[in-house]
Amino acid sequence: MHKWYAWLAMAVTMMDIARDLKVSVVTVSKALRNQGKISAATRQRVLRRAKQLNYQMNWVARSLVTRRTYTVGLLLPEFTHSFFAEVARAVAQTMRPHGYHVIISYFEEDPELEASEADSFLARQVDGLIIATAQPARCLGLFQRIQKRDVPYILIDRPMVGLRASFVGVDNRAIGRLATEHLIARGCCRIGHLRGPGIGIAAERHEGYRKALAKGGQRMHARYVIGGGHGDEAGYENMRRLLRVRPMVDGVFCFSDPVAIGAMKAIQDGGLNVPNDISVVGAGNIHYSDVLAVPLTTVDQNTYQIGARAAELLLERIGIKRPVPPRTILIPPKLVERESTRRMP
Amino acid sequence: MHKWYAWLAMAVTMMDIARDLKVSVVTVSKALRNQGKISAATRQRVLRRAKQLNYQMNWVARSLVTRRTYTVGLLLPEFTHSFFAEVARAVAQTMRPHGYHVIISYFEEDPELEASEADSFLARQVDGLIIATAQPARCLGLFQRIQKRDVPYILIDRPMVGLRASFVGVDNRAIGRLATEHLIARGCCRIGHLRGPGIGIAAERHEGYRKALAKGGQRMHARYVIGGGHGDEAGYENMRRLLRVRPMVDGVFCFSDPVAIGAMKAIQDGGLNVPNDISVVGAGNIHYSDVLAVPLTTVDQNTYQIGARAAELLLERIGIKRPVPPRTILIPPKLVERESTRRMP
DNA sequence: TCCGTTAGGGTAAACGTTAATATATGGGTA
DNA sequence: TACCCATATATTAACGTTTACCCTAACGGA
Repeated sequence: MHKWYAWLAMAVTMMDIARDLKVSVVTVSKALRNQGKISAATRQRVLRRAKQLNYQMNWVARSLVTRRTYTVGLLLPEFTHSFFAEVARAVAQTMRPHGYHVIISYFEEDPELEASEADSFLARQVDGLIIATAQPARCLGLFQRIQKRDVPYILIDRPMVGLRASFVGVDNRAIGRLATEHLIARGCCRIGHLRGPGIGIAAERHEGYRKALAKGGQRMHARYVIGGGHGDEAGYENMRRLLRVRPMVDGVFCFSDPVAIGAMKAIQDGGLNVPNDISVVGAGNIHYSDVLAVPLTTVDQNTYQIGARAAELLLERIGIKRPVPPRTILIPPKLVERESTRRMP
Repeated sequence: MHKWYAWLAMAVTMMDIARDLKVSVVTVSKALRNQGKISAATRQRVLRRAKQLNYQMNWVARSLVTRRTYTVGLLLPEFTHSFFAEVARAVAQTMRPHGYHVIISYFEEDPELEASEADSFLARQVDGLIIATAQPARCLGLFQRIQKRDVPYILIDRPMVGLRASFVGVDNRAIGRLATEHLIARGCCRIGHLRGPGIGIAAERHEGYRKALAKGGQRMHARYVIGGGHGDEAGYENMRRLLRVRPMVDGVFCFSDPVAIGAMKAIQDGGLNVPNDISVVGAGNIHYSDVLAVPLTTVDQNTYQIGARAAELLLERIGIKRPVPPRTILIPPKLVERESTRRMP
């Protein structure tokens, strides 16, 4: 029986089709899913009627009984950083062919907000989570809650020590190594480093820088390493400080491209030339790295691959019911030579 | 009775709390929602137990009965364009305080994919939709389907003629006008235009350009207007073509910042100087517009406002049940003067 | 005493789907 | 005819909430 408010835009349900065709709802369900014992004739009738009525599955109802929402949550520190935008693109693109939707939330680097958003995802019964976390070291509460709910999750970009979880990220040591080796190969012998914020990945890039210097037979001078901040303003300020250190550097490895862009501006404002006086290497290969005043030599971190591999790994975990040992995937970075590092001397 | 697989990670439900406290599920539901007739004592007992058991609402079940998912869909042509990333940020940020989540999907400028994703959103019972559509002119099928389902939706950035729907976007004519008037004010008298792809907003910016020229007493030369493409490569190529037109332009209004960046590169590669030989104005004020070789004068389109206003409008529509007349909101753009346009002659 | 009101609960039904099980129907076989 | 099997469809019970309504005890006023 139609409700009195039937004239209101009510979505058509399986019940409507069933009543129409004088069959049961289950028959309709089976026909639409093409599953279970059902005659070809009935199936065709149902399918035709469904198309006529413009029937659309109510996923909320289906999810309630199947306990599958075909939705995964993606939790990011921010949207506008092109790194995360690219990750999001890769995740969505990898998930889509498998019928998954991606809910994205970003938490502005706020651990509290991150936790609350994650809980909210759990309440929405996501099938899995991909997280670039901002939880401080040794704060595993959030992840323990997720594990208790048995929702598979993958960490990306920022690993979490002491946590048995799968991780996908760049090989940050390799970034530091590649950049520094390149500067050495180009003949730099006083190589500085703008090491960015005090987070794990910065430490790893710094370690790569240190190892590469040692392997190249160069000493590391603490005064050549300046840290703090990760925007272009921070890069500008820190480079100005670095320029005052004597003997002056002839090469800088910057934590990120924005930092490098700020640094190049500082060098030019200081009346010096990139790359003739100082070579600059960034990291990230963000868009427009190649349309700058001096196109920036940088280390590409294969951003798309990070998102894609994380998504694949998550899909795999969702498929399996039993817990499987966590995996760590390090995406190898790649040097992109442009014009901010000088030619062979 | 617990199921045999109770040891498996089963989320705790209201039923669990109710059995624990020897009350009915409804009482628990009322307590948690703080609604309906219930004593303060019972409420406290329920709340405490819920916290102890780490209860989390099953939104799928709730949505099924309330017909509200507190989820809105955001349908974008692409992710990585910083304009859309910023819109997404604004939408999410505006929605969050109201308890809404945002599902983002992008369709790579493919109308078919757009339609299929929109249908998928409807199946997931989103409470509303925000769409930057790529449907060709006069293809209203998708929107009619949405309207039949009575799901409120807002168009952003790209209007759709012949559709009674709310729209939020920049005032594109004002962009063209602002940019061109600025070039005129700076003494340019042969102003070209790289007009970008053949879509509506490009036509509007072009119209603003045309009107401003007329108002400034300058003739428009068709040969000074070159179109096609919207990336930096397209900007580079089109600017090369424009440079061959005699008498040579002394100012260019570019459809977008990427196009302008490409154009500046082409000008410099041609041995000319920005802004002394040719002034360049972009549109969009994307990140890094100010760290380029020559910081780019551009027209800021108030991206955040577009997302925020669209979200506010959608929230308003979701609140109302009866249909309300559609509204069009044009966000006024703002000129950002940097160094790619020459000083007063 | 009687009646009406109210506070604090409870019960049953719904939401739209799927999973598990049951009921016809028809054909072959003994 | 009785029996068994296969096939196609129907029935029932979940899934975890909310909503609408019912029940009971206590209280207050006439």
